[in-house]
Amino acid sequence: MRFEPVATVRAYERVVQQIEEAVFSGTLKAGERLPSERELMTQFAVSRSTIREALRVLQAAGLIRSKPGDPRGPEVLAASPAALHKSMHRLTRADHLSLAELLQFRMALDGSAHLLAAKLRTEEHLAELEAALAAMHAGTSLGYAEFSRADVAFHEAIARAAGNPLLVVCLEVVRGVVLEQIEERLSHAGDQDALMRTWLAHHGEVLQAIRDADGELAARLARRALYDNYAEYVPECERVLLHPLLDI
Amino acid sequence: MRFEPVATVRAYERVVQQIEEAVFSGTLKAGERLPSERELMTQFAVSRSTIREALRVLQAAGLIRSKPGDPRGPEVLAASPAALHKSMHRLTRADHLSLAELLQFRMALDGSAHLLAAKLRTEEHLAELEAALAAMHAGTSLGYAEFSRADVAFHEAIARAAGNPLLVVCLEVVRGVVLEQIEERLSHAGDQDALMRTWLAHHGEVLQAIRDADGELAARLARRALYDNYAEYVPECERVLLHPLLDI
DNA sequence: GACGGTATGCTGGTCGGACCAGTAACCCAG
DNA sequence: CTGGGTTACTGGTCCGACCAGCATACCGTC
Repeated sequence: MRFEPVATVRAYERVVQQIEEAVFSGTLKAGERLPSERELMTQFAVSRSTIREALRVLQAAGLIRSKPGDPRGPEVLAASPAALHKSMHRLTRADHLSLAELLQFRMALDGSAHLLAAKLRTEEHLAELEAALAAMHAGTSLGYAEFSRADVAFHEAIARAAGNPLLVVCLEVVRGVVLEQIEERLSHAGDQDALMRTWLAHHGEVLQAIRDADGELAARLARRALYDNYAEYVPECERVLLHPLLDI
Repeated sequence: MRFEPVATVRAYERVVQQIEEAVFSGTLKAGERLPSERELMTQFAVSRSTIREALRVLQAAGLIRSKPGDPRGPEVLAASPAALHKSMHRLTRADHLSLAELLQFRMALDGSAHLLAAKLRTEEHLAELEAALAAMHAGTSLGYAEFSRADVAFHEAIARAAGNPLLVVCLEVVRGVVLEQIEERLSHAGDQDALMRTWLAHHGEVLQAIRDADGELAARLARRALYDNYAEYVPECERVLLHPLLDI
């Protein structure tokens, strides 16, 4: 005979569980309101501090949002990958990952994203991609900041065409972290004009491959572009980690 | 001239930010202790309620853990994918992540992991993989639970051979979430014996490919195995999402 | 001197009450 | 019908209190 370990469940945790369950089961839909803290306090028969700690947890998880002074109470939010984004971001920051590992991960994911985008894209996606590319063209004359914004839009359009929200979130996060690591070195890069032209040419090739539904080519182009542009910031001895992703 | 939107930052949020920053920057390492709530309250010059709400948020994010009565104060935790797992789990429950998308993501990641493992593996990794496979062999006669444990060990060994911690974490998380979604249907599956034999054969092939440093083959085998074993749980109309990852 | 139990001072968890700035809805004057 | 002020209640923050639980230092026993 075996005994179960006794788990002391905090009061606020039980409040979290109940509200969470109500949200997931659909009893509480997005946009609806929770009772006020003082009302919840009587319903759960706990103090306001306990209620507030529970609400903080739910808020951190992205399930609710509360605005001071609003007589309608805390709002139930629609499910969004924001919380996923945040925990992913925390993990990448806390893990002290090397740039090589981040790039390796990004090359793997970006390759898959481009492959899927090429195979699954619709006409709407193609139109969106073309619009993003045109915006990048226009952005070249408006300075690097504007160009960079358009570049992000292009990447997001690819991720959307791939159609996988997990892929989108992970790519977005790791992209941000990579940029964080090299941005100071990047701003020192001399010829921003040449940089913009390089990216523009690459995105043009990628778009053509996606239009042709040539997933393998799009994936290879994407991985190669990441390597060509970022490998210089990776210590030489670690670059070998990236090579297996280039040969395929 | 443009004005910035004024963001009212709550007191507890600033506490969270400061502690978070200390953890990420390495000032606070895993295993170390935070000052007690009453001490933090004087350091941050806020009330204990505010401190507690901040600690709740950090705890929900998996950065700290506090045990009642411990005079050493709240403990700083090592980075763990638990929070990532939870937010992904929540998203799947809220129906924003279908099994097809999870599998698609897992096929992409697992393929890359196998590719990297085949290209970067050392002799130690090979030995570890062989040991894991032997454990699976032994596990077949000890029931499905034991076999499953050995199976996980094999997957982890592959991820370790690939050498990318982000890949490891993401695979681990998405693997868990996939199993959650199908476990009730899985336990009803009749012939567990045949299932175990199938996996055993597949892992043998994969190991051979990795030994031969044939990354493309290992990746293809991994993606194919995932599809063969899990696609039946995906609604037919969504299976097309997985096909582009099989053709490469 | 080595050991086991106890006392102590702290911890986190919970409670209740209080005040403030802010919001949304309502109502009334125009 | 509109606009502006009133009002009731919201969430954010603070304070003080009590409890059970943990580590440690202390102390008496052997």
